Amino acid sequence: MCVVSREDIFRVRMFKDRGYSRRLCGSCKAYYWSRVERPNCGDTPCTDYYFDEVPIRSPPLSPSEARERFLKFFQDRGHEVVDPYPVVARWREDIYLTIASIAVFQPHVTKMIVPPPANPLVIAQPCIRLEDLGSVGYTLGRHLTNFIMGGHHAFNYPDKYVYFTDETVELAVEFFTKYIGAPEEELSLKESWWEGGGNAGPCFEVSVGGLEVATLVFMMYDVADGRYIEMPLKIVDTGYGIERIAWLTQKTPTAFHAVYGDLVGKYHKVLGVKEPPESLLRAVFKRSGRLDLRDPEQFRLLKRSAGLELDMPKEEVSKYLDGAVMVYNALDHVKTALLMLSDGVVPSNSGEGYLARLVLRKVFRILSRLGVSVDTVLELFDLQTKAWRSLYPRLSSSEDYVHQVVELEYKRFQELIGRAPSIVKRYLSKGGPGLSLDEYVELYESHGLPPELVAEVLSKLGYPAQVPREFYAALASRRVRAPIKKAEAPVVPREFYEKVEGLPPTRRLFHEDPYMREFEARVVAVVGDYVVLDRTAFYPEGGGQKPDRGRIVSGDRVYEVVDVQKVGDVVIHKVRPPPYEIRVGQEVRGEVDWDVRYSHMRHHTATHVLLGVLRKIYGDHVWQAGAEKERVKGRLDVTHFKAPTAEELKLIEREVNRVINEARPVVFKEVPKYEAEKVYGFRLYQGGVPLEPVVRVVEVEGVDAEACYGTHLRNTAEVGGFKLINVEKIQDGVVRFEYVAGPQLVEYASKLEDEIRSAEKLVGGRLLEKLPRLLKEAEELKRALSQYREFYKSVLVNSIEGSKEVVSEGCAVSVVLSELPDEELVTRVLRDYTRERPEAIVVVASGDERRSRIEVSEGVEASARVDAVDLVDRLSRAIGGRGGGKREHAILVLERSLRDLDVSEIRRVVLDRVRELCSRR
RNA sequence: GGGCCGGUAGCUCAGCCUGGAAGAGCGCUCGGUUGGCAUCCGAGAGGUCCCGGGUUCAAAUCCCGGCCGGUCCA
Repeated sequence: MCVVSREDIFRVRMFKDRGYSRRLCGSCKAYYWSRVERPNCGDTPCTDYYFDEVPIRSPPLSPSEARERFLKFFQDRGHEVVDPYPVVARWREDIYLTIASIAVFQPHVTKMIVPPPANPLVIAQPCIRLEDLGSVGYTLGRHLTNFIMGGHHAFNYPDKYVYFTDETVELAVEFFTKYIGAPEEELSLKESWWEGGGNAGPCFEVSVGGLEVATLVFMMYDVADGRYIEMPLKIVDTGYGIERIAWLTQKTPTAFHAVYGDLVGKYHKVLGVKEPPESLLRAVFKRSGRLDLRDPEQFRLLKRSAGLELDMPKEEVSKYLDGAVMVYNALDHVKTALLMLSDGVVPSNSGEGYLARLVLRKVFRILSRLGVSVDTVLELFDLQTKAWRSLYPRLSSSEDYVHQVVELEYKRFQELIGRAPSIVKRYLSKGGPGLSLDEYVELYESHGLPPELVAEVLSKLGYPAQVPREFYAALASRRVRAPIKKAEAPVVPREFYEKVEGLPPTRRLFHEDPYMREFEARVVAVVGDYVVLDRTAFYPEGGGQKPDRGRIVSGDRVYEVVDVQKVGDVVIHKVRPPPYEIRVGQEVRGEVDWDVRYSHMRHHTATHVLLGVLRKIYGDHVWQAGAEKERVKGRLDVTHFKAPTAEELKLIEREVNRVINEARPVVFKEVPKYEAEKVYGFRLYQGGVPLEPVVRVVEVEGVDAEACYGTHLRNTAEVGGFKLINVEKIQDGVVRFEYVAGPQLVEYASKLEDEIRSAEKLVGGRLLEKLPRLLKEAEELKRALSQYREFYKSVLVNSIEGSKEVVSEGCAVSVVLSELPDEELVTRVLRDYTRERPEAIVVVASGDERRSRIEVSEGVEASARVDAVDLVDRLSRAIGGRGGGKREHAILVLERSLRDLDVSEIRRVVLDRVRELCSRR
């Protein structure tokens, strides 16, 4: 595991200068550095919290003051302040949420594709981590799902050194001792190892008075297949807990008091929960640092020991603390949900949308236990919006969206709760008394019913109910890690890929002039069916835009271009016939199929306009979730929480066409990545984040701006018109729009016309006139049919009556032949007949030229003596056929014409058997 | 992206395990009863058992594929 001499890394110059020594913690056996001898490493769980007793010179700081101080300290020491990124990590494929400040720079900076925005830099990054969702509250604030990570980062390139371990530790110590004013004797730096996001390195965990306040990571390795490969880039990756710093300076009994201030009191009031006395919180505070929630008993023990200390009855302690934990949860979760929603996450059943729903459901569960209304839920969100608006300005613009979504999600949650009794009942009737452990687990995993709720439902239904102790263990044991990535089928064969990769980048004429239809180029390589040119106007598939078609002409030879793809920066053209005659170095002419390309451009520009319009109408939570631009139509999937109404669709069409009529210019420009982000924000990255130092921004003036590498029109007027042809919700939280533009509108309309005309040909007249008449006619026919059926029923019943032969008391046999091949009718008549006549045994043969069917039906009494299946068996032996059934009803099918059946033989076989069974006693 | 659960009358669901006659309650229509409280009694209408394929003499039921909804997880 250990790849370098760790001690060398950790032995920074300051330790010697200022008299720090390396010591071994007697409790956790880790090495730590401090100026004075200590009983342990100074970090929980080896010690209790005691930072409330440590003298801190700094005045009490709110989180936002702590954030300012942190940024200023590092700014004053040569760090440039960088704006935080969103909490939703849209630029990353491997994580949904921003879990640390370094996540902002992965992978583009850490993989040395893009230089950092500044070096060194400092950032106060809001982060969300949901791993501890279940622990929040109990530890009085050691676990939070949202926090601000203050990070100062230095990126040391092989040819440019900034600073590393020595300076990092000096900065941290100076910050905490001089700036925050903690006594240096109370500082402890524990040696540790950090790993995450594919990188690893040694680190120091810095604590004051038992509270870990910062982690200083020296990122040095890439982790691949469990091996550590030294990175050319050495990164200082620090994480200062801004909330922890606020807590340290305020010394409140819980971090929630330090972070949320007077919101704590307000939440207690709104939720009708009594605040615990400070003495109780202080008693818990001491012990909470050691609390390990993996053992569910620990919180109970903690409550008991706190109660003993204060001489408070344990019921009272429980009441206070259980209530407070709920309030703390609500504070934390509401803020986390708020941050996610205001970043535009749409709750759904997968992806980051699920994480938002997870948080919302967790807080709803608590709130519904406290019996609050939707209005109260919204009030809780509003209180936090007000409190955090200055720190997160986007909270203001997302207020409407948050309201709509929270209300909708709360409604859905209540529907789920409402379904609970009927679902639980279904499981109860499945057999076995009560519910098994597996059934509890299934109720949770398949139906979202937490065990506590199930138990509640059970006891309301009068069943003994207790959540199985092993429930959470059983749940955890089912969690299997699934691979996150799926292997995509390569469009280009691998062997071509390798051959093409090393070639120089292809000059992209389609970017320089999207209207270029013909060009001259030189052949750079021929690989299999693929031709590589030094320059091309053929657009390779990408960004949802389909590849171009056209021709490559070499002398008098013409090759059809059937596919265009890109391999890195190289564009390859698949041609037919195979390019056996084409030689490297040869000059060729390219001709782009303009009809196809121009349609792609119209649909592509229309897509940008549509997205801009949708964001304007619905809000910034509308994000592109997928798109495709073909010749015949365009398709755009976006995130939104409900299917659009008919009126909304009309409005959308009108707005898009308005933008088209305004003939807005469409411009593209190359902008350095960080500058583009500053100017346009993250909405740029609708189609994903390009790993480039410079991004190509396509802007439809006043409507939309996106990083995009497709080909676009000069002007929205060229789109020529826009019509939605299909809109549907394709999954929870995603709506699909399909549309046509330009001449495709005519194609679409004439296709519709053709369909209508064919339909009119079929019905023989105008649809709107003819259809009502046809429907009425069908209705009349149906009525006539049922009258005929009614009539034939009585005919059949008469003939059954007529052929009746009483064998004994409670046994009367009828055997008849029905000429009408209406099996359903026969069955119904038989059923009605035998239901009223318990003694009846009725045999009806029906069918057509190819197949016949003998149906046997019996009344209750008759079936007690004669088994219909037995009769059918005997018949089958006598006349063939196969079949079976139940005691009171059976069927025999013969692959013979009804005409060939000998009714008298059937009658003989049946009567023989019935006589045998019925006259026996 | 994956696992699990579900899709049957307008609604809520039973039937599916173990293949053999499509059901209940509510709602609706009609008739009677009733001052009202989910009044009571009787009659009736209402079905692509999600779709497609397979197995079988026979599929709501078993098997395969798909669609839709729910839910948990990544």
